[in-house]
Amino acid sequence: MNESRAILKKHGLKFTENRKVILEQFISANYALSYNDIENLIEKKIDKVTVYRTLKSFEENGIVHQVVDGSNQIKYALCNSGSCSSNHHHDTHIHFKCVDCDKTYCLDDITPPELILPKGYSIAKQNVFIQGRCQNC
Amino acid sequence: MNESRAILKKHGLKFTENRKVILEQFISANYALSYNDIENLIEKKIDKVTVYRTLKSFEENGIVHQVVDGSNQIKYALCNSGSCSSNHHHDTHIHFKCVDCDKTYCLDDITPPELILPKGYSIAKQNVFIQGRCQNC
DNA sequence: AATTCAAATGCAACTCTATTGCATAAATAT
DNA sequence: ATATTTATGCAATAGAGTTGCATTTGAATT
Repeated sequence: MNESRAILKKHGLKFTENRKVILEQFISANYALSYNDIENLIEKKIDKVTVYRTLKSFEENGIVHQVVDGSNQIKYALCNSGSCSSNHHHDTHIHFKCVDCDKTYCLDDITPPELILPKGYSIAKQNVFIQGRCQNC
Repeated sequence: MNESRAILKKHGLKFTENRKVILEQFISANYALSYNDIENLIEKKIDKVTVYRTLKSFEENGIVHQVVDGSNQIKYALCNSGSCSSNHHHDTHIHFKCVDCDKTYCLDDITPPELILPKGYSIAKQNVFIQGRCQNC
């Protein structure tokens, strides 16, 4: 077992206590986490810089992807296993931010329909950002 | 004439030199502007605080709406005439960010298709955020 | 045109998020 | 057990945006 150890190994990152603690938050949360979310969720005190660097290295190694939800903090969500690798993120997501609880969910099960853009525009990535009310609210 | 004066009047804001200068940037640009964009575009030196407060009051009065494009700055784009009013923005937009020139366009002409979400989720606003290459790049 | 008064502006100081440099500590390979 | 690379923590800093407050300005009224 030890899911976090397996994920870190798979993505070529050293297993450390800090990374374990932070990664476990992503595994147990089903919504996107910011630095502040993580700081509030964990018991152990990890230095701010370490948390930020850990998040960045998780992103660079395809463990998490950035979630843009209009808050003034960077949020990250776990990547679907297989869909992301180092420096190449599968980048078509539907992100849903609940106007009540403020949590942002990455809805990986549904795919946005293709859009027809005005002449001259070409699409590389498409993200849908929805605001509404979630299951729990 | 004097489009900016008319817009300000229509939305119940006093006409001032600063607001005129800032609003004219939005009228002539066809892409979303951040505080920094505005500072670089204008000749006149306007205090930082004033620019930020102006942007906020433009937003509150339905002149511009926020554009979330993953940059670490808040950007705003002109609202379509008629579609937004004080404290109520027409909030379904397609925002297109060019990976070359980094400009973000609000594509008002096209409407995103309705999405079917998992059970329990209800939609209030839907924004589609696309990255690709724009007409000019 | 002068007066009035609320609203807008500018300055200084500050908050909050995130980053950089550097010395120390810890994880894997030998 | 040792070496080497990588991760961590502390201090300082950068950048975006905000708050408080005194002053100025716009426009409504006389």
